[in-house]
Amino acid sequence: MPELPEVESLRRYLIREGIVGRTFDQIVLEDKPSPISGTGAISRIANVKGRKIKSLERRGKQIVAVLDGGVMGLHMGMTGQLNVLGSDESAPRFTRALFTLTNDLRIALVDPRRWAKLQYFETLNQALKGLGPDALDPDLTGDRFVQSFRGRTAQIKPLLLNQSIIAGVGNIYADESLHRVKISPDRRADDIPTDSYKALLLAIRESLEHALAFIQSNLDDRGRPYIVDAHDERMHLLRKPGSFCPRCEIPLVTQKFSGRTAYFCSNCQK
DNA sequence: AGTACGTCCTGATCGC
DNA sequence: TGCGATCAGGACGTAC
Repeated sequence: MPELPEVESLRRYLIREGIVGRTFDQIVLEDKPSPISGTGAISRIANVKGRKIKSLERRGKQIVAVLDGGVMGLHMGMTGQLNVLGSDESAPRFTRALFTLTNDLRIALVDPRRWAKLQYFETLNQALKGLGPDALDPDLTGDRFVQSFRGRTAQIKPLLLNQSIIAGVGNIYADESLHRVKISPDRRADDIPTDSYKALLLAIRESLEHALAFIQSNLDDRGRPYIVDAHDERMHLLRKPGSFCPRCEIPLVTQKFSGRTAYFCSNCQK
């Protein structure tokens, strides 16, 4: 489900639960290929056993647990969630993997759709391979952002979802940001001026920071991040059929870009 | 290389 | 109430 704000909230939740400094005692996987994929993946994930978590980091939607020897990558896909279980709590429905850490701290990877991924890597670089700069990384300057779209003929919407260009932006916040800066999702990337790109980067960050602050102030009674849904009223753009542009008050239109639905205003977004 | 599209998987929701 | 069609916030492989 998650985009950057949800993943960052998940990372902070795990840190609050005290997973850093603990060791993986056991990992029980559901007997289906997911959430492990690829040849030899099961034997590789077994490498995390006995390893201590030195830190828990994130780039874009990818969580990385840096171990004392290797790195575990966690990606929640579209429906993945991690839940720390109470001492007599049994694993919930759709649990695909169950970790036991030092002192019997148990964490369930719950993922109805089985698109979450667990992977073991030798190095941090391998774990982050193919990911561009994190959307909130200050090293991603406006100029660098502009540069990454130079010579691109594709439409801006699918490019914003490309994690090798900017990591952490998903369908919701892409639409939200484009609306904020009045750029149409079908605009060709090489048709957008430099200044608009700089405004777009700011808008992306505002959307993400706003969402992160909202999630952090709405944790559930067990301290877990609230699962945001697409119709959440804190979004400017209400992603549902029949909703209206908050500026023009005319109905939003939808358009699919390689299978992903964009909501936008055909009047103010050019 | 860059772009466009199909596919992975399963639950929830909507219309008949 | 039941059932099929459609949709879902992600990412990757493939073909051009």
